[in-house]
Amino acid sequence: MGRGRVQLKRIENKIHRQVTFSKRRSGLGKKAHEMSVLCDVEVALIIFSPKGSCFSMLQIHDHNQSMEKILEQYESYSYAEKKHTPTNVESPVSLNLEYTKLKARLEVLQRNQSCKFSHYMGEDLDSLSLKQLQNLENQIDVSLKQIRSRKNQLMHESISELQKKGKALQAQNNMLTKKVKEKEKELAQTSPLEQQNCGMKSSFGLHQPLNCFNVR
Amino acid sequence: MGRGRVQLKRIENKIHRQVTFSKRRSGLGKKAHEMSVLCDVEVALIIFSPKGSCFSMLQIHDHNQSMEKILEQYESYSYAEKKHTPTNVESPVSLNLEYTKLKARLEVLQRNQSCKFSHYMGEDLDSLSLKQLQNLENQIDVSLKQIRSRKNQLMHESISELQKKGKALQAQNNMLTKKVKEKEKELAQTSPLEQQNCGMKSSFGLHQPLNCFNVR
DNA sequence: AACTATTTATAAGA
DNA sequence: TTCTTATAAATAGTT
Repeated sequence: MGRGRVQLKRIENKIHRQVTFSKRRSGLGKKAHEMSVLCDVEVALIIFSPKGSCFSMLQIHDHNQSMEKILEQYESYSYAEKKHTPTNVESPVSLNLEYTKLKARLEVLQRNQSCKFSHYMGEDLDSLSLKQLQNLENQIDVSLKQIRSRKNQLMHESISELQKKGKALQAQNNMLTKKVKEKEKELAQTSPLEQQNCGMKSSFGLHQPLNCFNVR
Repeated sequence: MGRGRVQLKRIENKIHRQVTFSKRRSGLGKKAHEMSVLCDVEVALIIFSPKGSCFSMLQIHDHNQSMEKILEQYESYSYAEKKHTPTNVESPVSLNLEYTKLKARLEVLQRNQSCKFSHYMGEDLDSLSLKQLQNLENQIDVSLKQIRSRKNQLMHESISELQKKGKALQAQNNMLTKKVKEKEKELAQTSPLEQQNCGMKSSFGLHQPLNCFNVR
């Protein structure tokens, strides 16, 4: 649909690809929305770039089923995918977390329902229509996912940071142990008159720390 | 697109609605697939009927990213934590051994879950009563919570374990440093004839490690 | 962002 | 359901 016929293959030109993405994304969203209205079904459309750098999610719904249910179902399906791919599908889906971009993207998507949570929290929910409630629920659900994702990321970062530090400390420990042994040797090589004294001190000092290395 | 102009409202005639659904569903799927190929993105399309009795899922992906990787990303996104707010998390992140273990564990948990799900999914949801569906939903919800909780627990354990180890190593480092200094002192106190020699060696050996403590 | 020549999707009918 | 076809809609290439 356009001036030229389209080849079903990756558009190599990046700019061109992004333009097409933008256009088709909106088109797809529109169609999904139309279908949800016309056919009274729920449609969730999730789009993300290969690297996960960009994330886009569109949720359309027009009846009383909760969006949360859709997402839950989606999640369980995704897990089911892991074992056996369903008939019409070649491969599973990926979701990604680059928090900042994700957030920005969502911000844009949700700008229609630009009311803030905090606003709703204080307000009485009685005044909201079913559709408004649905949107609110959806919005909160997305935010919750973002929060979880962010937390997850931070915890993973914590763990590797700690592991890195632990390794560094261990390396230092080894170095220091060598150093102590060296000193001990040096002392042993000093005048025989003082050798005994030195040896006692050093062995007393050395053996205890060595045992401690088993803490790992 | 068709002979008549379409009104964006629910099609009341059931037959008509189903026909339209069928047509549009395939159209939407085609477009989603096209976009995934042309723009090198991943697209997931999920469609549910109002009651959730009938579902349709389409997943398209067309890059070289490995399935495992994609699922990992998906998991890390959707199965992130539950309780903590993100702002409270202080620590940075990443992982290694601990994380691998953790992940393996989660894998097991998720596999079980996956089996459960696919079992249910394979079933004909149409045949379930409202009450049965409610039970199923609750069951899945509980499972999900358990998974999240378990994952959370494992990560927290990892972090505190690593912190403990780090502290122990640091303590040892301090002790060893003291030990080195002590040795140095001892050497300084040996016979004047050998003092010079010892002193040179010791200072050469000591200063480098001390600087290493700044690794933190 | 807009425009428009074309292609594509699809509503209605068979 | 599937096909056919007139037409509406989407969009590729261009400005």
